[in-house]
This record gives sequence, structure tokens and C-alpha cells, in this order.
Amino acid sequence: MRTFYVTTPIYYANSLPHMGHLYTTVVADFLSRFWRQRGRETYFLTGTDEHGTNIERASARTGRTPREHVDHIVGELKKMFADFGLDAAHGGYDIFMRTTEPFHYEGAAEFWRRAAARPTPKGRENIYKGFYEGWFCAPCATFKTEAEMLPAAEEGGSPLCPVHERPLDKVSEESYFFRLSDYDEALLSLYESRPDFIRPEARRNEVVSLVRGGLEDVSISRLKTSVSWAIPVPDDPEHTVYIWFDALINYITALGWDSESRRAEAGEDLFKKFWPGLHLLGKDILRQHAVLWPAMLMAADVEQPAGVVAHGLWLDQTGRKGSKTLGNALELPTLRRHFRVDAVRYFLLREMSFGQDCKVDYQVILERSNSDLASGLGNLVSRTLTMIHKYFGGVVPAPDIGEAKRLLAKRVGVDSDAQELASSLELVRDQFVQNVEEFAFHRALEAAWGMIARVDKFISDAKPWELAKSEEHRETLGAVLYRSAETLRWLAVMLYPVMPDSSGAIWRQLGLEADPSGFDPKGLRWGGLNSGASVGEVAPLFPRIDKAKTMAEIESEMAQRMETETGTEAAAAPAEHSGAHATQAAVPGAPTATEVKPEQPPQQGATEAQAPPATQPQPPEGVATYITVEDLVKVELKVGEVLTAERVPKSDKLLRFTVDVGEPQPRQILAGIAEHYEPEKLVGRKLVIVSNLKPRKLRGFESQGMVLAASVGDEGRPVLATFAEEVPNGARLK
RNA sequence: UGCGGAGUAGCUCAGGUGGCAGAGCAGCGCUCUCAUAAAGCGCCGGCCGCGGGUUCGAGCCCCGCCUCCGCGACCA
Repeated sequence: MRTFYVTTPIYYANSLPHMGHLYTTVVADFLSRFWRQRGRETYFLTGTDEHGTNIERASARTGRTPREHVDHIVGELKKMFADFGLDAAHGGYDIFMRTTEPFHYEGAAEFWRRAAARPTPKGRENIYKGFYEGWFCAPCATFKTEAEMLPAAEEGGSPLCPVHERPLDKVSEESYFFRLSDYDEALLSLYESRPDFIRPEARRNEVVSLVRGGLEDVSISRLKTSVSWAIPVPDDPEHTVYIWFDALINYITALGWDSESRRAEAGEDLFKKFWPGLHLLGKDILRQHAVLWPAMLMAADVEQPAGVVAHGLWLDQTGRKGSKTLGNALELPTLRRHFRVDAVRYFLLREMSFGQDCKVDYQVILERSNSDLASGLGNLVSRTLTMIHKYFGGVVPAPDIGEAKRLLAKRVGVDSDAQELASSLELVRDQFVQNVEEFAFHRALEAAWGMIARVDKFISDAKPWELAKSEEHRETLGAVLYRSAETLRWLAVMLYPVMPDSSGAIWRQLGLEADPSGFDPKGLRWGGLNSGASVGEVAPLFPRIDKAKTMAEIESEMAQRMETETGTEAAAAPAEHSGAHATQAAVPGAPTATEVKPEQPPQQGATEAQAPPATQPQPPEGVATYITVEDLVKVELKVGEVLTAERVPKSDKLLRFTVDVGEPQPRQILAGIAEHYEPEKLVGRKLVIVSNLKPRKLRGFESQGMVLAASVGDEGRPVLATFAEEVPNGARLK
């Protein structure tokens, strides 16, 4: 029997559940049910990625051990999944995979050994020991990225620490590297031979051009002294496995790949049975799944996945990524409180053109729920069943119109032959199935809803309430209601993976046994509904939501939440910070940390690829390190007035200013704020300038100083420092 | 600035190989009453991003440009 294995990413256990988690998991759940319904044995994995510096930090902030921290997050995620019917108890995931499982340690270590023992496609060793080189500030005790250092004091010198204004030390840390650079050709031929390996196509093209541009080797370990919350490197206890290398392997260790204990626990060889699987993920982590992971699999000689499918992200109404700190993210408890699970599932699958980003807010969901579900499907069920109750005592009438009544039926506009309706149902069913197979879920649902409209019209045209007035039309009336009810049976089957509970409810209201979970839509034949069966009570499937009332409630909840969160900001802020990056879909290794950067495989500039590991500077919870007055006076800050401001050509971010700092000649200063400030509006504005910063060339222009700005929010949006009172140009800040 | 995608009704989007601009939602009107004030019918709504070109004919093909998004680059 063919099997179907689907995975969500294992979610990075540093943030609480959010929309992105819900979405990817719902899609995976949907696909899993879809294929199970069509007769495949399925296996559905979700879980958490639990190692790494970010976890250590997050746990330190809350005063927990890493273990306690990840247990807490896992508890919250599982609770959320249960709330939305995605857990095993509701027929959802088959395993909640955790990278802290002992069997994962076992399998991951074996994976490492295998890769290490085999040559790359170009005949070299896959894993080799090398050195990270990074700029290290001893007083800060951290590595600095390019972005976090000041230009060197003299040509060819070391860059400076922005905190201490002292030269950084070039420090090497021993590290294992994976020779990803040897895999470009192998990967390209994989993409070539399997055009639908990466979907959608636009994403595939991105990856192909990325790999064509060449790949850099990636560091896959850390010194145990810098990251201890991680899997030890086999046979080298000084090192731990870097998070991405560790995390990706979960997709096979979960199936018992080379882990005796997991195989014993599962009671069968899941790997043999279910691999290769389909990876579902947000487009933000496509590269790890479409480049690094396939290369890793080649290295360890494991079969490639069935596919890598990247979906879009949920945006707010203005097109920004939903984020907790912006307060524009949908809150899952609120969602759960005001909408039925099936309504949310339907919305998620219907609203997003799969693969693209999609704007969302509560109101859009509410409107979809009311128009498509309450007025559409729910109402069709309701009117059909009510009439069967009213006119046939709750018993499904006969489908056919006898010979004697055919002309009579024709006269009132009802064809005695149901063929036309049956044919369009078959067509819709085929479209539905095909669209799902092509990941065009929104199209699949659109097709199904076309059928609802068609039957609604059929009923309006046939006017059963008129037919009911005269006994001679009784057979016709029965046939009309039968057709409507039979259509609902088909819809219940098709929609089962989308709305398991509701379609089960329709099923039972039609007087059918059990539920449609095992009914392959391809096996549907017209006339399967039994005449004579008793239909169930009519109960609204999707109650109409009072828009004004519900929106008001939601808004007051939001306001209340904002209030409490501002109140506890001091305590909550750091957690929010690390969580926010993972706010959208699915991140093992939310790209918060520098730590992640070296691992993002391709096309990193040399410097960036060597950027130091594991040492993102701490968010400023208080003072990192003290400096003396002598340190302070080294920095010369002056008031400057913007004389001219313009964009730097060929640069997204740079603005070029001429600034009057009270000197005979204005200075030329560049600042990376073009994405946030209109140059025209800055002319005449007074700024704070670091005036004794060593000049540096940027994009061909010399920058003779630096503009001070606050860095706000997760994106570090710059906000220029200003004065509330009038100050002369050149005034020194002390 | 390199590569890729997109720009069509207020909103979300359809419009294989050129042939009278479409659907759903929202809005308005009418009809009906079995139904969750639902459904059916109708109306409203379009410089199809802009400018050229090819053609009897261009939303579609060609050239140029603008804007947005993505991935890079560059840079915070």
C-alpha cells in the first residue's frame, strides 16, 4: 500500500504558539486526512526543535533550566494543538517529535557518523574540522557581527567594539564544517530531474538560482563551552552539534532511522514504511529544507524527501508580517474563543492562495465564516433537512420520478433524470481532488462552493414549497430533496479533510453511519444516499456570528491584552523579542541569532559565513558592561543640522546627508535609514552626530561621522535622536 | 542593482495557443419563503499599471518605463 508521510517543521521552542504554527499544522493535518481518506496509510509529524543558544537564553531569562523551559513551551504547543483538534486524540498528528528525545540523539549521532564516513560527490570528506574566525570583544565576552562593530581606527586595523571603542580580537573557535560547497551540481541535477521537488515553482526558481550562485561550507558544530544545550558531536565531547544539522535530521529519526530504541518504541520500521516524506514549511525556512537538508541526505546516503512545499505568510491588513510586538498578530485564544475550529480550518485553507502571502484580520475570518459557512453550506444543509422533516417526516425520499409523473415534473421545470446534476458533481469532485493534489487548496474549495450555489439555485427553481402543496407533485418533490441531500453527502465526503467535525455532522444528519473519514471521494457514485433512512435533528452547523457584537468583543480583548502586556513589559520584553522572529511560520532556529546566519547555506559573503557563532549580544537588560568617564569622553557627540539629504544610488538603505556641525565645511554623512525616512523631510532637522568617528567609505561615498538613532522593535527600526528645544549647530553633547 | 513573480471592479482573484472584460465577497434594488434575514434574479462598479509597437483585432504577443512583492547583493 502506498503511504503518505507529511511533516511540519519542528517549531523552535523559544516562543509561544502563534498563527504560523497553527497554519502549517492545519495544512499538514488536512493533507494527512485527505490521503488517509483516499486509502493511504499516513504518518503526520509535528514537534519542537529544542536545542541551542536561544533556548538557553530564553530559559535563563525566566529562571528555568533549558529542560524546564522547553517542557513548558511544548506543553503550551500541545495544548494549543489540542484546542484546535490537531492532536492525536482528535485524529491529528501521529508524533509530536522532540529533538531532546534520546532516540533522536542516537539517530542524529549515527547520521553524523555516516556523513563523516562518506565522501562528497566531488570525492572529499563531508565533514572536516576547521576554525571559525570571528571578532571578539573580551570585556563584552561576545563575538561581534559585521553589523555590530565600528570601522577600524586605522587602515587595515581591527574593527572596534561599539560599546568599548577598543579593537576587537580576532578569535578562532574550532568547529566542524559540512562541505556543502561540493553539492551544487548534485543539487542542481536533483532539482532538474524532479521539477516538483520544490514547490511552488516560483520558490523552486529562487532556490535553483541560489545554488547556481555557488554554496559555502557550513559550520555544523559549536564548542561545548559556548553551547552546551545541544547534542554532543559523536566521538568528540568538546563539541556539540549545531542546531540546524540536529533539527533537520528529526524528520527521519522520528521514523526510527537508525535508532533501535525508536524502532522498538514504535513497534515497526516506520522509516521503511513511510520515508520519503513531504515537508511542509514557511517560505522563510525554505533554503534549509531545499538545499542543506537534501545535501545532508546525500551525504549520509539517505533517500531524498518526496517534496519540499513552501507556503506564504499571514500578513496584517497593511501587508506587514504579523508580530506580537506590533500587536497585529492574531491571537490564537481569541481565534479559538470566537470561531469554530472548522471555521478556522476552512478559512486558513480557503483564504490563502497557497504559496502566496495573505492578509488577514478577525473581520475577514468572520465574514468568510458568515458568508461561506453560515449562509452557504450551513444554510443548504438546514433548508434541505428541514424540508425532508417537514414534507417527508424526516425520512429520505425516493430519488426517482416514476414514468407516470415525468411529464408533470417537466412542466414544473424538474428534469426526471438526475444525470446533469450528477455529472457536475463528478466534475467538481475531480476538480477538488486534483486541486488538492496540486496544493491549490483555495481552488479546491472554490470548486466545492460552486456546487453549493448550483444546488441552491436548483432548489429555488424547483420550488419544493410549491410542489408540497399538491399531492400529484409528491414524487417530484421527493426527487428534488433527494438530489439536494445526495449532493450534501458528496460534499461531506469532499470536505471531510477540511472540516472533519462538521462534515461528520452533515453525514450523520443525513442519516448515514459513522463519518466520511474513510470514504475516498473517488469512490463516490450518484445515488449512494439511502431512501428510507431517517435524517437527524437539524442543528445549525455554523451559527451566524453577530459581526458588530463579536468585533467589539475582540477589540476590547485586544485592548485589554495590550494593557496587561505593557504593564509587565519589563519582565516580558526579552521573551517577546526572541519570540517575535518566530511569529510567522515555523522556525527551527528563528533567525534571531547570529548563530543561524552561518548556517544559512548559500551565497553568504565570506565574512558573513565566518561570522562568529552563538554570541548574539544580549539585549540590554540593564547594563552589559561598565565604562569609565575616560571611555565616554572619547566619543565626541555634536549637534548637526541636515543641509541636504538624498538616497544613495543602488542602495536600498543608505541616505547621504550633508550636515552642518558648526564647522567651516559641512560634513558628508551616510546613514542606513532610507527605508524609514524620506530624505526630503529630514532637511533642516537637528541630529546627534558622532563627530570623531573614523571616516569610512560606503557605496563609494565617504561617511564622515555617524547619525545616532534609537533602534526600536524586533526589526531595529531606527528613530533619529532629536532635541525638544532649540540648539545651535556644533553644540557638544556631554 | 542582478534574478524571479505580480499589477484586471471597493476587496480577493479567474482570464491554456490573440476574437464582444469575468467570478466570489461587499453595496443597492426586486422576487420568494423551505432555510441560519437565508436563497434566486437584476443593478452598480473597469484608461485590464503607463507609453509605444505588431495585428483586421491585444488583458494576452514585442520593446521601453513605473510601482509592489520575493530571493540575492548591499546594508542595518
